[in-house]
Amino acid sequence: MENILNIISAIPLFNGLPDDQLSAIRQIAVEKQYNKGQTIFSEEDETKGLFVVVDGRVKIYKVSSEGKEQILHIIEAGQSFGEVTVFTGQQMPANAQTLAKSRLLLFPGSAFVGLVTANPSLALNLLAIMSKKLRQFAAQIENLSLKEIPARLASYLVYLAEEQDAGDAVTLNVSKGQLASLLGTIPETLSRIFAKLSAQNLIRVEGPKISLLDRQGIEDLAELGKDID
Amino acid sequence: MENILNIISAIPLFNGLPDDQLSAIRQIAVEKQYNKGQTIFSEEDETKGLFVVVDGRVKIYKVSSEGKEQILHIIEAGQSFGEVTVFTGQQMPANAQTLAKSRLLLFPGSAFVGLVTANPSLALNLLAIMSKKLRQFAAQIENLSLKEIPARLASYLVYLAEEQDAGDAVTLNVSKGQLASLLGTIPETLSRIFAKLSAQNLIRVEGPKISLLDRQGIEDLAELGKDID
DNA sequence: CTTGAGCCTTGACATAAATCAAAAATGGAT
DNA sequence: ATCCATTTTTGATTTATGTCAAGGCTCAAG
Repeated sequence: MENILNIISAIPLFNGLPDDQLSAIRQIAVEKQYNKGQTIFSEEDETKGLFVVVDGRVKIYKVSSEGKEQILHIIEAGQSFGEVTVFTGQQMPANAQTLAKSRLLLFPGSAFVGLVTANPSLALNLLAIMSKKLRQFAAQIENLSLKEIPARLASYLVYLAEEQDAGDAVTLNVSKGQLASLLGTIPETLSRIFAKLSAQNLIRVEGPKISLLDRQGIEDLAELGKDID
Repeated sequence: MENILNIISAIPLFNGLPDDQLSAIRQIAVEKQYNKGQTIFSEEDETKGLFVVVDGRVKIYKVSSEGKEQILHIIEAGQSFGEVTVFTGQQMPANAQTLAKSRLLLFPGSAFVGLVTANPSLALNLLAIMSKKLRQFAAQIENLSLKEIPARLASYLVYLAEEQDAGDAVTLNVSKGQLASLLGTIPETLSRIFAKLSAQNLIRVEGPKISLLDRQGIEDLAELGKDID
């Protein structure tokens, strides 16, 4: 109980909320545990509510009729997903599955809407979070439609480098197969592109650790969207 | 003055708001006129605020370094755009240009945030609108990544048919070139696919009028994502 | 009408990336 | 350590779609 309240107060979504509101939020939170690879919800499912990842990692994804998967988001600890379903009812717009053993909090839709209505700060936090997701989606659409896969990979590496702030050595936080799905391609193609960029001395790959040997070259590739060969 | 208030009260975003709030909204609204093909803002621009289309039609789009364009949204009368910039500052995430002579209302960012804070209904309306856009983006990512272009076109035709509610005869609301950009392809390819679907007797194309000859076949194509040939 | 600019279509060709297949590497479990 | 399952890599081939080029249409202006 007390534990959960601490967790809640540390979640960005609930930043800056007064204590009584945090308590109210705690009242409606449902704790959930998942092992790695478990499905949290599927596209056809009824609306469930808003989820927050306390621990672990979750992928949000779509699957084609032939079984190819496209990851829309990877949700890290502290982040939320499922906002969309709270405000447009209907069905879940995608599937969610854990990438690791995960602990989640579920805030059921109807109760959550009440909180948002009563609390302008919460509404603004949520609007900011959703705005950020819209930006991310816009960037993903741009990548999928206007850039070739080497450029998408380069973009992702630059993004990871900023995210991890570990100089020019980044560590993939998902398997290469999952990364392929995030970039809108398949493992074989991604593998070839890793090899190609390595041959061009732009990066060095050692398992999940990627060294950005030529930061400028990678950024150029990410921007220009085309390979120079 | 009175005219604008009427317009505002008819905008979905402001649905269900009390009169005094509508007046407050009217106070911060700035009216703007654009001719066809004018740029409203570019990606690099500073945050402007939220726009509502009173009249006309606007495209939101990205451009690659080689000049290829990807349309993210087409905004019709009554709809809004630019929400994202209000809540995450920074720069505009995309470009906006009129597709026809248009009249817009601009609600500058800072003033608008104040209104949202003060008005839970407005916040909920906005959350619902942004949720819908997130759904649309998710669908667009799915289309770009998991479906081939014939399937994307089929999806769009089905969508248009529902939208227009005119049986199996739909009329394109954008030029074919713009449609290509919306579907993530180029005019040549789109043209070939129109020809191919016509040859398969799925549709008949007469300029901007498309007859869906085999509604089931088109829906299958849209769903299965693959062509049967 | 006629003209022309912008749109659309058609053709020949090039290519990025998917597919199919199989080998190699990795990482837990025993 | 050894083994099995999963992930990753490599190779040969196919394919959807982009590119380049040219011709045809449409519609508004003269």
